[in-house]
Amino acid sequence: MAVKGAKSSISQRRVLDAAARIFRDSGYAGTTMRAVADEAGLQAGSLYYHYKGKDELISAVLDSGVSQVATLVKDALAALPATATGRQRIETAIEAHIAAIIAVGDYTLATRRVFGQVPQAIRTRHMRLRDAYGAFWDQLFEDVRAAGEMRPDADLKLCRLFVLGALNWTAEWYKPGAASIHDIAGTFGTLVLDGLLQPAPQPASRGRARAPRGSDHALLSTAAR
Amino acid sequence: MAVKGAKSSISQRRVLDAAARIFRDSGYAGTTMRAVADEAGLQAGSLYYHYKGKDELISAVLDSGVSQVATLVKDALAALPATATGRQRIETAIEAHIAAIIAVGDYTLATRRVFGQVPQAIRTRHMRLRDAYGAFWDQLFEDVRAAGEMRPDADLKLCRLFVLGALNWTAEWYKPGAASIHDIAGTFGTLVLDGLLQPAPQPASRGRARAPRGSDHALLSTAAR
DNA sequence: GTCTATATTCAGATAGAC
DNA sequence: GTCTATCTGAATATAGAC
Repeated sequence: MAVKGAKSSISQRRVLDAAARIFRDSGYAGTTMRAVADEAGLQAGSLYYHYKGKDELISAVLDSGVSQVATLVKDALAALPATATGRQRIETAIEAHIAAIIAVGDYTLATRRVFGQVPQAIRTRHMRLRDAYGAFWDQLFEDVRAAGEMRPDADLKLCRLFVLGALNWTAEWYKPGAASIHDIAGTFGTLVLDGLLQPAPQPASRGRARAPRGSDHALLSTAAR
Repeated sequence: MAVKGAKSSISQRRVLDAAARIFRDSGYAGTTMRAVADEAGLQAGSLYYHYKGKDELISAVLDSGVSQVATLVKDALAALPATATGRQRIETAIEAHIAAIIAVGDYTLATRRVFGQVPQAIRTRHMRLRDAYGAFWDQLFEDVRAAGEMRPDADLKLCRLFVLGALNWTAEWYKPGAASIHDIAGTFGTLVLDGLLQPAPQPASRGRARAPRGSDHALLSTAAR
């Protein structure tokens, strides 16, 4: 498994961080033990004291990435007051997820890029972790719908895939200098919750237009916290 | 460049299709000329008659993928009547994009997975194509906003990144047996255009609620937080 | 724990026969 | 156009010194 418990634990972590960066840049096959060792300030042979080989290394990177993100997002939601609205819960989850994947960007980008290339056995085992995190979002959406805040006709499974796909993509283009995580989350939250179009009545295009109505929507502030 | 014009052109294409599949499954470094040759029904050495080497091969896969998608989406939009609403145009673009990336799935998945790993020079050159396609979507969004159909406050650049990120992700999980492309596009279109939440007034979560445009009601809940 | 070897395997690319 | 054969470099992983 990913965690070995014993061993030095600090060298262990240094090697894992280095591996995440190299896997991110070079992919699975492109990552050499030499490059990881260099990045960690070691010689190639020394890695084998900490990890049995390349496969155990990538496995640890994969699992560590999701676990960290899942923990950060769940903690953020748990910190909300019990009275939080569905809107607030989803907004919080969106911002926490973006913040998390950027905080552990080396791991999430590495995962994204190598996932299709790692050996089946590793991928299958890792998928359990990912699916559990997806189920967490499914539950969040279903709770909000059960509370009556959500359009009742949406296919929530598809919506979750859509939202997480978009959120994960942020790690690819986010640059510290540009839009802040808070602003990005605000824009995405409004898009996901309220949509792009004017809520004012529009001519319906074909069947699926919802009944328009002149309601007002909350405008997510883009002001700094 | 990717296109050589001369040569056999049919073998050329067979090799390119094979390369897309292998790059998709094995990543950049993990793809061997031998594997591509196998997939194409050739011997390794024979590939070098069609492409100068691995780099020219990945370059061709990259460019061919975006080009095909861009063409399909632009054609779909061009086929709309001039009277089409912004909603219809965005819905059409969404469905066409999803259909396109699935139709050329080997290429788009390969691109997604190897992009971070190809040599800088190739990546930089290829980015011009991708950026041009992104600009096409930016223009679409801006046109719809200029027509007054869109919420005026959205950051359209961010929204475009969000939407394309989510759409591209569909190629990763789409399975022919499950939801149809049309249904997926319908769900995504509604999510992007109308949002997940009930259009009825909801308590604002943070920031201030937007001033109501219409004058037909005054139920403006105070910004709770 | 980390080092310096080194064995073994396999990659990209070329040369020249057919 | 496609083949076989081969050069050359580099990767994983191991062994054993420190």
